[in-house]
Amino acid sequence: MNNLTNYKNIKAWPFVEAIKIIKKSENLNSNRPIHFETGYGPSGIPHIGTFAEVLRTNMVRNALREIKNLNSKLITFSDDLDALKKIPEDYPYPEKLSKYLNYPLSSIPDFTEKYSSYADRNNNLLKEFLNQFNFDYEFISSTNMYKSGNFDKCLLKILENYENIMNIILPTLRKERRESYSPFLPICKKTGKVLEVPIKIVNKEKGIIAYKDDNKFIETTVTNGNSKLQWKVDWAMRWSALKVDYEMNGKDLIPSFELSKQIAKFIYNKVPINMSYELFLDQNGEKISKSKGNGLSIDEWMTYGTKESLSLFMYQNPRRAKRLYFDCIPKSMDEYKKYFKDVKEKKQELLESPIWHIHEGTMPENTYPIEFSTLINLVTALNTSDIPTIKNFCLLYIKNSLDSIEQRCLEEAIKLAVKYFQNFILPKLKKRKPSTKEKEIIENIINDISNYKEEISAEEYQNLIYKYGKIIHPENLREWFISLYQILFGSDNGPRLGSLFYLYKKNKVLQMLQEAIK
RNA sequence: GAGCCCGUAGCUCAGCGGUAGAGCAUUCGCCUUUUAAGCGAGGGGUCCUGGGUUCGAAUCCCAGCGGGCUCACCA
Repeated sequence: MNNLTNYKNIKAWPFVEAIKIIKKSENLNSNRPIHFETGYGPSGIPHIGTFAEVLRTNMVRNALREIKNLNSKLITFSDDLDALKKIPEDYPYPEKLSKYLNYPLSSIPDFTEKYSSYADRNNNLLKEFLNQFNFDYEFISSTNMYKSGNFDKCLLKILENYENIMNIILPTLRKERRESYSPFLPICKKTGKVLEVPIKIVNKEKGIIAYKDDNKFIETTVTNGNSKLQWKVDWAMRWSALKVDYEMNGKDLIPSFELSKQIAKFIYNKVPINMSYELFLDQNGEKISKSKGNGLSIDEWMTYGTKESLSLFMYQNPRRAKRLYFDCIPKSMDEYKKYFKDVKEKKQELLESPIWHIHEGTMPENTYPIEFSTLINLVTALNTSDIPTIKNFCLLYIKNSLDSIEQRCLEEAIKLAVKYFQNFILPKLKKRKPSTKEKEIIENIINDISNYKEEISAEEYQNLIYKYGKIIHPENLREWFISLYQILFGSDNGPRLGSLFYLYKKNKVLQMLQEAIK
């Protein structure tokens, strides 16, 4: 208990959430681990929002472990018995998929032929993303739970409370929908489709429901995977069946959560502690969605940024609607480095830094030695994707020697910066043609360099450039440098040319200059 | 209709009881080479408005005004 008061002053939200759990669990007086749940609908490639939810839930788990060494378990629950409602645009075979509308995701084949089913493919993509971050989680498939009978006890409890549940749900629906609504969706024995049909007969003793098909009543059990629940009821049932203590959700699910809460009272009264987070917006402030293709995917972030930078972004202000687009990446990369530095130089306690949450409470030994935005500027200035050249230029700049971790991080950061440069900066750069006077001067430089038999030093290159600069712009050398940068790189500034030429070596320099005057 | 979030420098945002901040933009100064991958200095604010709590409010509470999103099919 003493420990708890120590952490109460920490404002970081994972600690606040963890304290909520501790307060509630003290009344529970049970020895089982605390159960965290995150939900996932495998109807397409995993959304960055799903990923954010797991990441953030894990941050609460870590905080909980720190405050009071409580065991916990993270359940990643996949709704893979849900029916396919829309054809996702990111799937390579949409026309093949379109024949499987209303089939459970787990009974649709995977046409990429890599996985046992369409759901299995999406589930595995999610797991891959999660594994990249070394999460400790237990993956649970809805299909498995229903079919193995693990949900049966709770399903019968739902059936017992059929009318109570209808009374909660019906007022929230429109008139047309009220006619057809049922908490149970039978799975058709003939076709295997998930049916949205009105339930005509409810037999609580036998655990059976019946619907009408061609004027005949079709009976089916609610157990053994013969039917599944509508999702709000499903959610409530799952809380009880899996003993969920904590679950996050996006703000779009707040009304659903409230409804599920009421339903849960009829089963075992198990309602998780809940935190709702704001949705991500795109650059223009609109909600990101897969169908629009706006915002960022996990893969896209990982193309230009480290996982630490992604974690940091997800950590910051989950209750605020944030814009998620490419510019966020360099910003987050630099912020990460700054937080790292503050802890390393003891300007900030690790426990009070986002670094604690990103790295599960431990301080990594080191990180990239140069700000990412600086690196992007450098790559832009050098106008190259050649990693050794960039790295060598970095080493000219850094005075202290780098340890092996810094070396590795630097190389990783350079690769990311190169990608960023290639995709966002390079297309906007426009090299200009030299004037006749400039062309003449550059030809002279080429001549001079060609006349050297051996490689020359950075200083000699620089002298050469100055020598001709004084001829073409005697009163303002700056103009000369700007012109050179514009002609060679398409920007107004750049690296010290002497050093760059030295790194490029004679042949490559000549090639670059000849290219420029073509 | 209900719920959630946001109003802080020109722009994007951080700060969330104790002197108003960052990045970009802007203005000025600095390249015959020892870091232009720029560097240095400055300007710029009714912290949306009005009340309240407090010794003290951008920060907490209440009311209002703007802007945005979400839900009310499905998940």
